[in-house]
Amino acid sequence: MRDVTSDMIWAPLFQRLKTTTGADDRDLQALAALPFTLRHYRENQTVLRDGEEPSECCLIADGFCVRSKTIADGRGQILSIHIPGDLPNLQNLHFPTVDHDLIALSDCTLAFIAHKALNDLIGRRPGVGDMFWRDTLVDAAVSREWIVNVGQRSTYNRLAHLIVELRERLRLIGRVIDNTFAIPLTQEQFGEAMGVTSVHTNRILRELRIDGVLELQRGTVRILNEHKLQELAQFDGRYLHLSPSP
Amino acid sequence: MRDVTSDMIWAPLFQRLKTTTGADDRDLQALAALPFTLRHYRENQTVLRDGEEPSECCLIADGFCVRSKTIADGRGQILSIHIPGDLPNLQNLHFPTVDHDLIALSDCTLAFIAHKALNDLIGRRPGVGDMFWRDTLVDAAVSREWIVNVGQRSTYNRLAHLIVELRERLRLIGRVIDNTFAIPLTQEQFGEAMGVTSVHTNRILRELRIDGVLELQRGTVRILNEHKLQELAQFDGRYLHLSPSP
DNA sequence: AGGCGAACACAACAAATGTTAAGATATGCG
DNA sequence: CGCATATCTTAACATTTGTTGTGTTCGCCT
Repeated sequence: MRDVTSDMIWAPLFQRLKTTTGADDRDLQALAALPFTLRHYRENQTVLRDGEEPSECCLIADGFCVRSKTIADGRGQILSIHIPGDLPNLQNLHFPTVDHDLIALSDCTLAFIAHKALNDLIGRRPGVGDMFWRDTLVDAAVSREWIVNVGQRSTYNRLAHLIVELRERLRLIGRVIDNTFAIPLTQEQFGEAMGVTSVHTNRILRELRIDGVLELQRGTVRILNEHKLQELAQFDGRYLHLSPSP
Repeated sequence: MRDVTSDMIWAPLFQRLKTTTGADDRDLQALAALPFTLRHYRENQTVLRDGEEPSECCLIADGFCVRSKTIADGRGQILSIHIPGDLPNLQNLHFPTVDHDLIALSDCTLAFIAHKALNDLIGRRPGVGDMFWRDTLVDAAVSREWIVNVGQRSTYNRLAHLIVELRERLRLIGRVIDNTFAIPLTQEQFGEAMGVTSVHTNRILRELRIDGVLELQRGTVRILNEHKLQELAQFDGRYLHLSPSP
């Protein structure tokens, strides 16, 4: 396994925090000095299981994860998609249990940081606590937007919205090049994120392709018509709070 | 307007916090000593508007409110239903803007408490901050459960789940008597909460009535067959964290 | 009491989405 | 390289949900 520097671990998070919360450099340096444990996960491996009570928070250093819930009849719903720089179980800093699964979509590298270390740091540097606090609030705002997406938008528009949201978040960490970027979900998983079947996802993807809006092949999205995409997605990025508030 | 004592304002919140977070009585007493402004809203009146930056948090003392978002084509989605004792914009303590509307479903009495007063109190009594922190985390967990509800459950099961969730929350504040309780939504609004039309909501309600599961008349729910309801809702209340964690 | 508007009820038909099944294409592995 | 498996693609048909329209009921106001 190739060598990983602390820099590579923290870079996406710092890039995001600087853009969204106007982070203080000394807070970030203090964060980067924290001890962490790297763990690698393979595609489809479970990182956190519903009901667990983790003693660490994890930072996605590389790869994609999803939160997901499975109901009694076996149907699953993806609740959110997480990319490098995300802290998908920050809530466990103040709340014991996770109430969903966290699953690696692709091969992933995660850095685990002990709650104790984080809490100590927050005690010394309240700015770090504030950043994290805001981060969980953005997370909640994203969940609310997903309710709207699944509840009200047509599947055609819904997929457009999902893709634009991911693109904006990927752009923040420099993962969008020439209107092309990775969202390593299968069509079945796109369906689980939208609350429809894989067959229907396939139908909608074909329409988007035929209409010249976008193409998706094996987890790589290519935008063909930016204007049309915007029109379909009706994306209002305020909920992501992409710029620091006054 | 009849006289309202401070006790009546705080009682539902305290009842809930005692059950869910094992609140310290001195923390609650300190809360009850905070100055607040009472405001009354009529049915369908907007309490907070998308994009606003409130300087106060509100506590629902009496009545029901919903969070709701409207998309470009005019369709609306209800994001959550709030009952007496809820603090629906606690997030604004640490985050400036609201990204949805807050609307009174019925005639409502809300107590507004200045951020400054709350922050001062949290500084003096960290336990209060912890309680609030947990409260927003439960709020986020409810949002995630709604994604599952709208995305994966059949409308029939979805309505059962929605009603059981509300019942459990209403039970906490003593508003369930003899399997009967108020959820003052119109059928159209139940539809907006579930992501379906009012016509379809009506169909599903008829089925539930014919099947002897429950009855809904003008915002009053009566459970007819508890066992069947449970079976349909597949309700796992862990996400509400109804009992204090260890 | 009468009238008005909102909410409810229900039916007929249209559109969206699920189900099942089959073949095609890609990917990993021996 | 060739097999084995997962993913993608598509079609036909079933089911769910939306749309439109028309009465009916209820609560409120005068």
